Amino acid sequence: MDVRVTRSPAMTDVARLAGVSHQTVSRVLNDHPNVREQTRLRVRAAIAELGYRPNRAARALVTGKSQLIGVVAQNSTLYGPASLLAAFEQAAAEAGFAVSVGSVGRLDRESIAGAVERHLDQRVAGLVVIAPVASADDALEDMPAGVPLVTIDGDPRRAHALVIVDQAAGARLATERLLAAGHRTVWHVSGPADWYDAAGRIEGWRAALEDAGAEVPPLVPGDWSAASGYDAGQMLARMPEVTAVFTANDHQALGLLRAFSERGRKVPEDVSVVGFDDVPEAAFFIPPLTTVRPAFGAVAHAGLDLLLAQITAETTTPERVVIAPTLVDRASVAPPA
Amino acid sequence: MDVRVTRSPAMTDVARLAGVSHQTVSRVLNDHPNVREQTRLRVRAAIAELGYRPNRAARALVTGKSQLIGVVAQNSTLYGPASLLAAFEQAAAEAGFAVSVGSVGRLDRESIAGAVERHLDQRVAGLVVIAPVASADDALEDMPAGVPLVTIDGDPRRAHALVIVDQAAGARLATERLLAAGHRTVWHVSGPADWYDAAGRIEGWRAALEDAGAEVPPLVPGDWSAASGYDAGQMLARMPEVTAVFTANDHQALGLLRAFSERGRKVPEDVSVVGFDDVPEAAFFIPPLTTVRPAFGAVAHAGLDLLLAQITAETTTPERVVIAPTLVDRASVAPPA
DNA sequence: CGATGCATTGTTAGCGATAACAAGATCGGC
DNA sequence: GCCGATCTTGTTATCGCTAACAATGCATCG
Repeated sequence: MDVRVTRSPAMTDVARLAGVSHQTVSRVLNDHPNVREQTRLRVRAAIAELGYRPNRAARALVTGKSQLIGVVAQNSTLYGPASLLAAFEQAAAEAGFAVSVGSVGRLDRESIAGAVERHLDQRVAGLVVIAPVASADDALEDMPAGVPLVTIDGDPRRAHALVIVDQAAGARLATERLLAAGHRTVWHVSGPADWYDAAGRIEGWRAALEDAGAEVPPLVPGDWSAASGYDAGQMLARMPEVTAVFTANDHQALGLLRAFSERGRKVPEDVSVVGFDDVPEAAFFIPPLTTVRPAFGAVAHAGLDLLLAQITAETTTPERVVIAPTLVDRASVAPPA
Repeated sequence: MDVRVTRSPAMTDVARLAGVSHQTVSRVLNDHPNVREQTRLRVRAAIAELGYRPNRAARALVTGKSQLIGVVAQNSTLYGPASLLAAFEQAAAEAGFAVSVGSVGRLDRESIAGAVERHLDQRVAGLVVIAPVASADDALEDMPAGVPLVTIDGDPRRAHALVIVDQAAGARLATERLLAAGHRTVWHVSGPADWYDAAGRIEGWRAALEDAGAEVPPLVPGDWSAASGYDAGQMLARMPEVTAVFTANDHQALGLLRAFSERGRKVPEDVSVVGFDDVPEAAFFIPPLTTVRPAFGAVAHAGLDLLLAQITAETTTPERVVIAPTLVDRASVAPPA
């Protein structure tokens, strides 16, 4: 029975061809030191000849760990999370890890817990949770210990390893830029109240104002959408005293710009605007938007480094990395009339 | 030695507690018909009591298949691919599959092949490749047979199962909308020439023009970026005869709008613009953008359905699904002056 | 020159599940 | 009441790999 089913070759096939035991093949694959150079080459040749590729499932079964990193994120096309995810995948691939994405519809405790459990089933080597709201963080309370975990944009007060963008510093940058241009005060259209990102930006904005001895105007609440920026703009455009606005993200700024445009308030002549995120299109808003750029790539890399440190070194030292944003000057800021 | 290491319970633990063999537990888990109701309940209770969750790696090892679907996509924050990915994850999760993302930096043959191989290592149950350019498609030529595969946005002429958005129909919609408003002809700022999406939109635009007996103006080439739209706008704004422009995506339209605004060409009074994609912000451009909406959710669902059909039914009938886009009317189109 | 130790390789035993087969229990038909 | 068919359950082998230990060879040292 010469069945010519091209079953993909296993380790024993390689071993037979190379004239060694399967264990030696395993050693070559895992870069064990004690293998004679000549043997190593012979095994490598056999691997190449057969086109052998190790079976991850078998390895995962015996080691209890996979080369898989789970990422839990909200299923959204928000620019921030999407960029983060893309950057993270890239970084993980470079480190030889595959990324399994468990997107959740909402960031409530139950959804997050479910996504986490699904990943645990797969014996992921580590877990990254993008947890920008308190409810997401809560879900991680009763995580089984021993699973490497990094949260991104999580609660700074928790003990996990985490990576955060210094939202307050970014907001301060934006606010101070407007103050420096000569504005008496700066209004703020915020993100959803339960997001840490939004809270941090509010905090930085308020602190910058207070430090400068400027009046703190009432907060204009919004969500992250352009629509909420538009609504805010409809209101702010009616108040002649408003000469400077800092929005919690660029899309809100876009909505705001449109509302101002409709009501004849010229940007930056009548009112200056600063956004947050530096989406690729921000340079093409009317006018080009001055904004704050959080380094998503840096966040992703830092997150991966922290995770890999936990995975390899077994240290669960809850380290944290804070990424400082930078200000990108464009044309939406000018001195008040 | 009562080591209280909370090793996660295995099937034998459940079996012992329920007083049955591990095989019976396996049967309960896999919904085999021949298990007495009473036994089934006892096993279920034991599973619940121990918080048992099956080991995917072990199952994958013995069956040769995992509950993992691999998605190969370009690592990008382009709105289209990102939306597609998000929608797909959602759909897969509902069907009980995890999604492993293999993002590639570039869509060349080598990158794609590498990502595909990495997924094959993991014994994915199926593979979805978002292959909007020819080089990506080429890489799939020498795929090992027997792996369920669906391409999205791939070459319509290939024999794979695939899901495509009818780009030509969308472009036709846009072009005809402009023609119907009374414009003599419509200019087109295209996407990168090697993308099928871009090619399809060009084709639809040209066909609509020819069908209407309108002159076909020279094509203005671009990539997907807002910058390329801006550059195109700088040029088009200088030509008084240009009264209607169809851009290959919304971000290009944004750049175009800014260029027109800078040069004092009013939209839609002087020139009408239609985009493609319906990004969430399109309603807040100045003016709100009339655009074409491809149903990303529908694409993702169709792709998953096709894949699941192949996975379960073993049929490798190369089916194909074509999703028709719709036109979203806003305020960037008006009759010519 | 035999003992000692390290480098190298092989042997054996699982990891936790499913598949294939075997065996006991139950049931209907004559 | 006996026989074969069917339902239910258990036993054993196996997937492809790594861990632990055993065995071999060779150099070093007193």
